[in-house]
Amino acid sequence: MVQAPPKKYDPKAFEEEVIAKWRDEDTFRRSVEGRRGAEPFVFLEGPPTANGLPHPGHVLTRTLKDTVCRFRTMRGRFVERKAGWDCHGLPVEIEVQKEKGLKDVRDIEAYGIERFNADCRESVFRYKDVWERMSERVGFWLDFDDPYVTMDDAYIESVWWSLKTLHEKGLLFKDYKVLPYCPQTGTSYSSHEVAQGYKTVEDLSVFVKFRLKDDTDDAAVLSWTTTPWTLPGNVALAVGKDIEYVKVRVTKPAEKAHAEVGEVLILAKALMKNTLRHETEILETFPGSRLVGKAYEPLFPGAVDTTGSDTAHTILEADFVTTEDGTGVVHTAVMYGEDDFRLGEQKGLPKQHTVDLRGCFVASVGEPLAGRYVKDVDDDVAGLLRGQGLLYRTERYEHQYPHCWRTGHPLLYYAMESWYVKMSGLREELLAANDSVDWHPDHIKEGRFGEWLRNVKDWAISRKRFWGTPMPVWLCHGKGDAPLDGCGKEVMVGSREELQAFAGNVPDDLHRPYIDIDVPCDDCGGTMRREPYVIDTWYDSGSAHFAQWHHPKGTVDRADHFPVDFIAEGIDQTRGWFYTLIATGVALFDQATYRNVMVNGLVLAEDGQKMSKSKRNYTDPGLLFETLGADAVRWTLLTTSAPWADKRFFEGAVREALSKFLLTLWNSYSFFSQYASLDGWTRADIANAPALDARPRIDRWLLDRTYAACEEAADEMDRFHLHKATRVLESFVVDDLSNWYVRRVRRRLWGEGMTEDKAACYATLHECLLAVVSATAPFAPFLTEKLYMLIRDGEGPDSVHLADWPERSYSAPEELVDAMATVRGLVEAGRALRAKVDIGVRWPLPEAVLVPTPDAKVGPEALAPLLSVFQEEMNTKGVTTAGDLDRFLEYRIAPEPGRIGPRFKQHARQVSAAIDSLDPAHWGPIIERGEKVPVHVEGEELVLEPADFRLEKVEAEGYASTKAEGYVLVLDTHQTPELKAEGLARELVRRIQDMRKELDLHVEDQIEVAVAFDKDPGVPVQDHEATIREETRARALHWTRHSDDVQVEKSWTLELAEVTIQVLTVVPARPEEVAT
RNA sequence: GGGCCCAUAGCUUAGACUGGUGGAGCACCCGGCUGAUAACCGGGAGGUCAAGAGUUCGAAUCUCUUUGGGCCCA
Repeated sequence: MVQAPPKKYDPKAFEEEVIAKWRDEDTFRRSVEGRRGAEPFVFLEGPPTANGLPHPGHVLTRTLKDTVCRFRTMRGRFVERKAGWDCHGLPVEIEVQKEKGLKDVRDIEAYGIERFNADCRESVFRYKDVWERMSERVGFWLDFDDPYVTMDDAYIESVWWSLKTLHEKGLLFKDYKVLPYCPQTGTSYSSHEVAQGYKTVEDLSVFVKFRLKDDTDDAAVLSWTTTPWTLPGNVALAVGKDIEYVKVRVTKPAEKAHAEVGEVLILAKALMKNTLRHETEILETFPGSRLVGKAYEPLFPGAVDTTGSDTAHTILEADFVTTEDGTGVVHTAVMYGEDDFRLGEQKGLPKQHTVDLRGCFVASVGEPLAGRYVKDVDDDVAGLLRGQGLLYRTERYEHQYPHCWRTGHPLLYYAMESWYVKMSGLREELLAANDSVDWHPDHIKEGRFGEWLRNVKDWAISRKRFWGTPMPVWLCHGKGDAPLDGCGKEVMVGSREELQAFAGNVPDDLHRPYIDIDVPCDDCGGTMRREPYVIDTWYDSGSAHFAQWHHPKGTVDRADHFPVDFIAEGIDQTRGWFYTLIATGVALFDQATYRNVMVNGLVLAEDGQKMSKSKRNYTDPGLLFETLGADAVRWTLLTTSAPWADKRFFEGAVREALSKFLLTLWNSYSFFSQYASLDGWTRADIANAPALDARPRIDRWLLDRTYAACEEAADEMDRFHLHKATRVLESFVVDDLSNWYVRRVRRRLWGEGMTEDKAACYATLHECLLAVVSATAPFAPFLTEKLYMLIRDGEGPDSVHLADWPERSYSAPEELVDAMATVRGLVEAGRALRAKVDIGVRWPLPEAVLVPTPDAKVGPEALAPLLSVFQEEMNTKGVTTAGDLDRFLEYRIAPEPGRIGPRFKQHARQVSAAIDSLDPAHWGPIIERGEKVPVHVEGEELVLEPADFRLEKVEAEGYASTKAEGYVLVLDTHQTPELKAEGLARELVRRIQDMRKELDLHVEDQIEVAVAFDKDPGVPVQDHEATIREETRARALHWTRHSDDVQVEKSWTLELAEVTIQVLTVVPARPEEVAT
């Protein structure tokens, strides 16, 4: 037998019950394994770091991933869901540094790498339990028993394999690169760390004179920089070859800048106004190409050793020079700027640091700067140059500058040695790969992501840090300290075996410091040392698609899981994980790593701002799980807006999702089970029900609508339009199932004993509920599981998540579906019409008439079989369709003053009066036909034209009409005493029912009732006594007021009289239940 | 500073690609219906469709500019 659900919807209770059931019955594993052998749908989990707590945004990501995976599983795909943990990286190190009070790299080294990494390892899984519990609570099915863990040896080995493969392909190389670097922490930062630290600051910018050698005018070139500390490192000046430059002579002294009258300066013509503070005369105008090759005097002679460079301290041509700011001459310090460095590479400038790793000038810079921290000396540099007559002027300059997100100190762009993956050489391949990806939303493909790929740069993957996958490269250092001292031998290790063969030893832990093994060099007898880097943790997670399977050594074939069908993460991953996955996929396997990527929006607080703990502007989803349930939270997140749109999330929205959709579904089932169990109906009885196409029209309609909704939802899901899928299901459940079908069929189920009709209804409802519960399962997995357990009645799989997506068993004829839609539209219009004429639906009317217009999509013949439905909803004694409207209309004739006045002048009043006295019923059709009308005024006959009249057709007295669905709907509103009596009887029934409900009586309990009017209502209401008694299960109905034995008494003012109703004796049908 | 996205009723949103009198839900007011419902139905009130300009017979929709917000990058 189908079972009734608990009376009260208690999400916390049943969701926890469902979680326990899944755990006990191993449902998740079975749902995956049940599809083994079927076409895989490969999902890849983006690994979180468990050293921080999950935030509300993770609830969204987890919901989206889970919903898609459950859906695909129900559609027959094999969907493995391996959990993953991202373990390495700076955030972990920083966390430990904070705890242990370690300020910088030197502190860590003093503390001991071994201890430090042990602390990191310990910290990584600090909140693993919280993550697992949160995932379980939100219903995210993920295999936490067998996760991939980026710090495991197997994972590291796979990453090593990939690095070696890149190396063999010539894609891995070592070079200098200018990186944002924090001298306090001794760390260079990845771009997203830098992005966190931008601040608007005011720096001292300087305009500097570079004196040309061998110039006839003794001219100096003006250059501009916002970082005076880079000036000692200056090795060249850059100009644009097509930019116009001028040579000017100072003609008057000025106070705001330093130059003598007669002094000659060179700068871009376009920037004279911005730069010069003196009055000058232009001596010469020429293109930048004329300056190229000229040598100038170094500002800090000896700071940089220029031996072996022809180009040092000369003017060079560069394409990045603009005339937007500065002087059009760019000061070039090779080691402290990206453009500078590239130019240095191209033109053979010396690559030497003038600043050490602590951020202090090196000795060669000379006194008084040597040894000082570069950010402290802006004014000193300016002063020094001024003393030598090399400073034109200074300026306070406000700009955005990156700062260390930890210490708040300004970062230095600083050239460091680093290992790179040559992504710039794979640009075309990356773009081709991106072409094969379906982005949701699609604008990211060509927009943000495409843009990124078109400008792809080499990927610096080495970090001079401690807790990370060690770089598996050993270089010969010979007898010295640096690779330069060695013989050039380089060994790249791609597995434990290779390490064993090379080093004769594999440490138990592949991390630092154990991996930092020195190995004798076979070639020169020197020492081979491991490159002291760990790799970018983004490379770790970007390797998940193969490293999670321990490729190439693992037992699972990577190729079976490639490319990945589906990933979903926040938009902040565009240049993070989304990129690194594609980068490794293309570099290693020459293919995009994933086919579909769903980019989810941010979860915002109710005020539209970011959720912020300090602002306390949001309710923790965890609390809502307890009160409103995880399903309600999920449904809210899924249905509010597209997955990729930002979502305002607040309790009210969750409450609405619950009451509107989840409770409606729950109550629809509750209704069904209540009657089905009363009748002892079981699922086996479906066999006894009429065949599908022999069932009542409304049943067939519902079945069709059910499957149409499921199909539409599946289509939307296939397109990753999760929000549209949920809206389809919601409107089906609320509008079609609950508010139309269930409401309509109630009466069919009230009678005693089993009938054909009931059998059809139960079978229909059962099938429909089973289908809609199944289709809702991916979105609201708990409620649907609970309902499924009740509805399955011992048949089918033991979990809705082991079931298949519902498949259509029946299609109704199109005419039926259209006709039902038309009837519903007409009913709505009819109800509005009744409201307009102020006659409640309980009061029956004699007739409703439907007059089709040419707009009617569904003709009267097709509508005919459903007119009984319409009649019941309208509460009329009959429904007819008529060919024309004339029956319900009458003519109204009035004079047309605009014609009568001018034409009859002083007689107009009399003429008008004569017109008013015409019988509209007689003359109306005549005027309409365009015939003339004779009237008598003061004994004279006048002949009036149709234009002299205002002719209107209005609803006849007692009729009301409206238009809908291509019909004119007319209600005959003539209420006879008999009809009024019936209406009054219904009013009484409704009131008595209300009182029964208040008394919390069981449906089958019997009562006695007394009804007393304050005056005679004047209609034969007592004729309906039998009906009233039957409807209200009253074994007796008294028409007088009682004074004894009154359970409850209430009075109402009704249309015809005031009434007092008393419920007297109550006879419980099931005595034991009344006590509650 | 650059790129991408967004702005519609008090709130959440549909409509925009393909121009033709802006729809819904929540909340509010009035009325109705109801022995499954925390519901539902009808009506009302509530809109400079962020602002300005342009294209067009006609713009929430297409174009440009501005303002505000978000994200990413520098």
